[in-house]
Amino acid sequence: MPELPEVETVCRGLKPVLEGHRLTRVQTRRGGLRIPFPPGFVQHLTGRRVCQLRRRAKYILADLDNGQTLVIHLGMSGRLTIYRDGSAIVLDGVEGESVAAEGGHGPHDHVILFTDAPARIVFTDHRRFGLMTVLDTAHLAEDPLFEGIGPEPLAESFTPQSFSARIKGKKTSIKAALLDQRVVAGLGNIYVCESLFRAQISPKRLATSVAGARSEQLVPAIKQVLREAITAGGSSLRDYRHSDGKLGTFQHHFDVYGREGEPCLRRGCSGAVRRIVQSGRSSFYCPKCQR
DNA sequence: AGGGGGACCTGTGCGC
DNA sequence: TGCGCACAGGTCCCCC
Repeated sequence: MPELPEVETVCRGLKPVLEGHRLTRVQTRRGGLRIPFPPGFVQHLTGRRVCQLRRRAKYILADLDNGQTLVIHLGMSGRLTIYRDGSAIVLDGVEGESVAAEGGHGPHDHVILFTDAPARIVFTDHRRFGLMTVLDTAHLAEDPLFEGIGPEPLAESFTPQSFSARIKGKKTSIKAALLDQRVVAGLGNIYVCESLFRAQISPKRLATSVAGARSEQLVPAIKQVLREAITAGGSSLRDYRHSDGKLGTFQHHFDVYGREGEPCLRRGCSGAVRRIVQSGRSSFYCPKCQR
């Protein structure tokens, strides 16, 4: 799924049709996604104006004018398609070929938001690991969905010192620690692999051993990787906005993710990228230069 | 308490 | 062509 940079880009892409706009009609095509839609979901949203669109971790938050917030998570396969002015813009951030929602009528088109932009926004998610719900804005932080979620990695307060304090004593691998949303918010499998590569740290290393000196490498690497991906996402958004409604998707390039067996891209390193499985997920790394 | 493993879904690509 | 299996970017629950 979309990790932090993709969710950030989706959020930015949605702003023109959502922020400041009113939801004129809302349709659901099933009872829920990963979790059921709350009672009165459609009624809560209909007629409301979106005051602000923002992101927290991998969640998109649309604050409404009635003190509630529409919460959207794309899961692994969720995407949003904006239909406006006769064209379709797909927002998903997933590598590879992207296919438009079928106008809201496809078997995996689950929710449709009509706004006075005017635009139609279709939520498509064939695996249904995503979610959409409505929560009280003032109590978002205490909701089980957000309670315990860690710091935003791009916040200034996310520093080698604060990160070290959170992983100190952790006997788990640094890979697992970075995937744990309570340790740091928004990272997923790809950007964890990429950040560790950049910091030259093995995904197998014990988290506690990264506290201190190694986090001086890792924390800046995380910020750098995420910022570059957001920049790339932003430019791809611009690109397909200017195209004819044919959809684009982010053209990511990864240094290690998905490159099993290929040469390490670090200058002067003659290693090859290896894939291992850690807690059920693939880790890609160069055993020669990541220690 | 914290971590690993399975469950939740559907689709795709590969080897046989 | 068809079948079965492995795998996919996330999260949550259960059990140790």
